[in-house]
Amino acid sequence: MGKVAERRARTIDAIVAAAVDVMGETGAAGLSLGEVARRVGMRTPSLYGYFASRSALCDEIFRRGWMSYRDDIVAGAGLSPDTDVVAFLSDLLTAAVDWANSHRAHAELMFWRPIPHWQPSPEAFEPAIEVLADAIASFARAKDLGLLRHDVDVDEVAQAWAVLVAGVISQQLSNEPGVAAADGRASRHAAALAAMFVAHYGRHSREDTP
Amino acid sequence: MGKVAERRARTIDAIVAAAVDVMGETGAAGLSLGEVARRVGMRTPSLYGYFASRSALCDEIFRRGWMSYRDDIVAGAGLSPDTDVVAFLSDLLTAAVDWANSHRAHAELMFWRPIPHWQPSPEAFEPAIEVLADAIASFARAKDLGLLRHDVDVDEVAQAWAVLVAGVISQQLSNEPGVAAADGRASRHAAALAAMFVAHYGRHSREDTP
DNA sequence: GTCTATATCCTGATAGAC
DNA sequence: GTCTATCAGGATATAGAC
Repeated sequence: MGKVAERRARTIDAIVAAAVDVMGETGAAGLSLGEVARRVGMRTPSLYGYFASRSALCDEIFRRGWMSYRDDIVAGAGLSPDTDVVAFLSDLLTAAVDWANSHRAHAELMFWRPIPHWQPSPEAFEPAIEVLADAIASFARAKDLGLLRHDVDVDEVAQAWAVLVAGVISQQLSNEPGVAAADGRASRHAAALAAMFVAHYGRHSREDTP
Repeated sequence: MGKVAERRARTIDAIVAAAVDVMGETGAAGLSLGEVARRVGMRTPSLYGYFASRSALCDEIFRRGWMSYRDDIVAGAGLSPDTDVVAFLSDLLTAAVDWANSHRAHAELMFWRPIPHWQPSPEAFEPAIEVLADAIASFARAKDLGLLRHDVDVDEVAQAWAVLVAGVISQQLSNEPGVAAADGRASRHAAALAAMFVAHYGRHSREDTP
């Protein structure tokens, strides 16, 4: 990458960072290009040299959000035949809530639809699809390892899991922000949901009569 | 109620209805008082005779949303000792998604936080608290009827249920709207989630060893 | 009780000079 | 590559006439 391209990439990063800050403070719909420009030391029109429109900026934040979520949450998930599935999923859920708390702007765009007349473009959607595919693959591996019922439909399992994630993150974002998920109440909450999930889809379920 | 008060109440209803329409078309954050005034045949300043501010209008929609949700979803729920709990909860979940679909504006305000610098006032919150209390009471009754595990904490059960509701509604609202929940896919979805819920909290759970 | 008029400020976006 | 200048319009809210 040449020097100009590098400098350009840094500027783009700065713009995105400022936009994320504004969204974090006011809610995603409170994004204003004027405020973003002010924070990066530009005038509003200069932003258009880096982003075609306000929507394109939202697209980029959405895209980076899913990439960050994948790297921070999904990637570290290692399964082995003697994984404690309840503890594993409980930790995953807690991590997701913590992530949403510290990436409020991204999370709003990813799990809600807060901006009038904006929806993610197909290109911006790609990392999101990747995350879903990863989740399905993980559940399939868990099934192969004997951690899940032998007769489950992994697509159904992944969808149920997605509902749980969307539910806890939505509740977190719509309640006072910044309240850590790692305190006692939230941890027990996550553990209960994980236990519920495993009661139905886990190997020891009563439907599992070999 | 006197004639003037009646007329006033009708006008308020018309304003709220117009605001709900606008929000439904553009997303809750797209609410504009000018557009509302146009639709009810007023000028913008006249609205201030009925609502102190844009936020007050949001408050009222939020409040009416929870009241409508209570009347449409929670109220009809009759439990008897031989209720099929999975079917019961599956229907409840499907009804909640249908309700959110046909009350998009209310649902966005209730389950998300889409409007910059607005959060529901304590007074607007009252019906929401009522719904939660009703849910807890219902789960307590279900427990007494022997439909749930004898050792469950009803508060935990209600919270887990709230996560499921928030999850399915969030997913519905952030996907293309208007897609009915009653089609085959969504129904199976709801049934799977209800089965999961009952696997853990229902009477026949494996933890339930009298 | 509703209006006109206005205050004040912001928005996203474009054209073209430097 | 960033700026000034500007467009064309929007927003919420208030004051005061009718």
